[in-house]
Amino acid sequence: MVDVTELKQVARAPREIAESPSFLAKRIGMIAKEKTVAAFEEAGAVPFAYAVLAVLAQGACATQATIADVLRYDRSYLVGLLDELEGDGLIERRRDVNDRRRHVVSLTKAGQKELDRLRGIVGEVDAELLASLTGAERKTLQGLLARLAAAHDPRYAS
Amino acid sequence: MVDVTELKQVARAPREIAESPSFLAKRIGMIAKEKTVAAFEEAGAVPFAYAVLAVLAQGACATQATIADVLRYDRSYLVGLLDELEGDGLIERRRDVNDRRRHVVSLTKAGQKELDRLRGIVGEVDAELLASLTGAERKTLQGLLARLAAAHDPRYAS
DNA sequence: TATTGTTATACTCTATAACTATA
DNA sequence: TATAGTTATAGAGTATAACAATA
Repeated sequence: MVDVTELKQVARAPREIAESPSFLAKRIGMIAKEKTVAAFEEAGAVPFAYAVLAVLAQGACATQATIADVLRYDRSYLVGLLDELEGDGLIERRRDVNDRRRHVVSLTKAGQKELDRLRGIVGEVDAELLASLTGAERKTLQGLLARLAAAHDPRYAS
Repeated sequence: MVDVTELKQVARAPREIAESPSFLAKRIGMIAKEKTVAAFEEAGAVPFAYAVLAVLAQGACATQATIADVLRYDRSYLVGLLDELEGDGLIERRRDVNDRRRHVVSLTKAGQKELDRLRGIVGEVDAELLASLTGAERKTLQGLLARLAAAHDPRYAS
């Protein structure tokens, strides 16, 4: 038995904000980020690990500068992330024999295996995020988001 | 005359990231945020000002706690924001006569005028964000985003 | 002189804890 | 004792500046 008058009313966002595409995009993006961080943490991983491993999996050989450019991280910021991944045995850093300033970064076998595992987590997050949509609606949304990303960020050009 | 071989090739995001709805949502959300911040800065304003003023415009009278709940800010974080808005003469804080612990926050005339101005900026950002879509596509996207927001955040329930 | 990776530092945004005045 | 607002502090994430090795 609950006294309804004591149920705290949920505060509502202003309609003009709840209807603005840019505010909605920011909110959905934050929800996606929160879900991603939570899912990776539960799996004993960190989101940036997936991103770095995915970059290494698609490109032949990568220097730290190219990885940083793809992920839009500062090169100095990437150093610590790679240190962590290297410490876990997921990546390797070797000097480029043609240009000894460069490090050639590559996936280890353990890194490839970890990437496969993390892909499963990303799939679960995607499914959970879009759970309230039909299959057709999910395709539509994905297509529209991909077009917007391509329009505003050359890294997402198709 | 440009030597094409010197044009730096744009680094491409891994396909599995560029196709993931959650990663796309995060990216679009960040783009929306960057555009919003830039547009407000150019107009001599800050994004949180619009959000706070919009909350005050829709609700009758608001205490600081309710404003913080709607915007999901910590109450202590909100204090400094309101200080700034009050310093600019956009809002007023008065003691609640029925409960002297509370501040009743309300829009001033200048605040209402500023809100009208900022609404124009939000409209421009929305238009710019969706510029590459048709009118029908914009409506579709807005509807899908609104449904996702409602599904994951009670403040956006319809 | 310019570039790659590195280290150290600073800044922004937000979360936490402790305090006051009221209830 | 509990709550509203406030102050001060701490943390995560990222950006900036300076540096050594190499080109």
